[in-house]
Amino acid sequence: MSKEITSRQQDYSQWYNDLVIKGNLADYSAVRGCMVIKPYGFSLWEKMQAQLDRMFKDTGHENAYFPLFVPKSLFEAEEKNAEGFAKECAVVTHYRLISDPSAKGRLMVDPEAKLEEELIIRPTSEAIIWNTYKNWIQSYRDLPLLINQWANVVRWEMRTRLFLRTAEFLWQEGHTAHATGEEAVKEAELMLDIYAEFAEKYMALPVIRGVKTESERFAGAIDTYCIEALMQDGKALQAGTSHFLGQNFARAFDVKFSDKDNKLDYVWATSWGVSTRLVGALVMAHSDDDGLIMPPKIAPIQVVIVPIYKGNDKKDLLDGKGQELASQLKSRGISVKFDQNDNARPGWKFAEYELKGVPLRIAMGLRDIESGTVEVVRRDTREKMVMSLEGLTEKIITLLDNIQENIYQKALTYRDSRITKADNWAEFVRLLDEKGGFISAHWDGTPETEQTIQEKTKATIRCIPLNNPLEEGNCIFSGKPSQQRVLFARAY
RNA sequence: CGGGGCGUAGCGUAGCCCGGUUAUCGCGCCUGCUUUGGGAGCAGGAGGUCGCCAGUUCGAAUCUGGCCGCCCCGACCA
Repeated sequence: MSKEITSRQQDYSQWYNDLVIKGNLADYSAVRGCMVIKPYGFSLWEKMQAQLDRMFKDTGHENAYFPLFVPKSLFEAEEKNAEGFAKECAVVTHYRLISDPSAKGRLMVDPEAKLEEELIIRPTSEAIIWNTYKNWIQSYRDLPLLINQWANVVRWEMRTRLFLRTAEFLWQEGHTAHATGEEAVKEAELMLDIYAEFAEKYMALPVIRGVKTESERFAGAIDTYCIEALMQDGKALQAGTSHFLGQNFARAFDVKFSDKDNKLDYVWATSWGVSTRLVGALVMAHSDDDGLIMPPKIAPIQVVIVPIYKGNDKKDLLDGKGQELASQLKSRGISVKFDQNDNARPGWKFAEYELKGVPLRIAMGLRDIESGTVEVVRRDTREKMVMSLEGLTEKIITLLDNIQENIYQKALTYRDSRITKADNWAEFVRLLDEKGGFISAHWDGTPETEQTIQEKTKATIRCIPLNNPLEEGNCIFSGKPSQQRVLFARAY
């Protein structure tokens, strides 16, 4: 093993870093807290983007692009939103550099080139977008306005982790305007459903849909909906959010419309987003101590073909056969890599594609050519199968579906085994420490209790699940009456 | 910003306590030959501001002071 991966048991954080770095997803960069997304990692993101974008368009949304910079006066217009993000904003104050007279070859900020108004680098785009929507919306006929943008944002985090939390990250943010509150709530719920469907069907990542408590709510929102996933170390990870913003931003930016009776009212808003954090979620949810495990529907390479030959004369024969198989699979929409690299031995390639999480590997050697077979190996179960070339494409398609399903079921079984009810404080604390995962417990509904629990245990309320069954009980901490259980967990 | 660890070739490292020729080893890289069914072998070769700056010294990777950067854990957060 030339690329040693730290085991999960030994050091979970280091295991994660090893997979991201050695699996060629990303690199550290010269900028603190910012990463370089490498081609293999970026193609993962592109796969996610492509599917999500399709789903957004299928539900009537259009893409647009708004500026990276937000004038401070606009940024501060919606007070709660501004307050919430203020402490993590990067700010542009000058627009020019000049040669430093006291240090040859160095540059300095030109003190003469101070901006009259500072520009905030967007931590999110509500401000600039709602300032624009004001000009786009006059009548109910302009509604609903359903816009999405793919963009980068910057949040100056104290501590960063590859993909999970970086100072700059890529995401999509949807921003919609509606004539009624009910319609806006429906939109927020619809987008949450789309996120959940995407996570489960494509990323093979089971998620819980829920509503955030007041303290975890998006700054400026009335309600924040979320999908919560569980990682292999028992910590929860918020994988996507969707917000019902009420009329808060419409009021702040004076966005009114005339209804059919010519009465003026503020429009109703939503916003929703998922980010490159999903790449981190994918890595942490499925992978093992030998490397990444990619669900076929998101995998940049679904099938790799490795030729095995002795001597250059046989290489041509195998190249031909390999190309033939590759184009067969490609014609059915499977993404295939035929690895003809002559510098690496087959054993090296096997290990490398396992590290990279390619779902299926096909090895093809002289013995196979004689018998009309190939060796097929699944990454998820490591099962080795000798298969006839006849009808192979169909079998590969079925196998990819099986792998997708198996990865999902495995994650689901794990997740479900770690949703545990707790009915007293001692048990609650013990479960958090010994088992992890989601703890389903009663809560008295007050932010004070929520905060005290967090201070004592580092667990937060991840969400109140949608369609949560009502149940009489007593708060796990205060003992006060409660009507429903909520989900607690330690989280990323 | 606190606590811990680290910085020597693209990567991983030895040397540092106790200063002394040309800075160690492995992987990778280049050339050639042999190889190829689980991270190939042999031979030859290239590659270094020892994180940066100052100091001590005849002499510093090694000692002293300052600074910078990264990783892990915590506080903040998607």
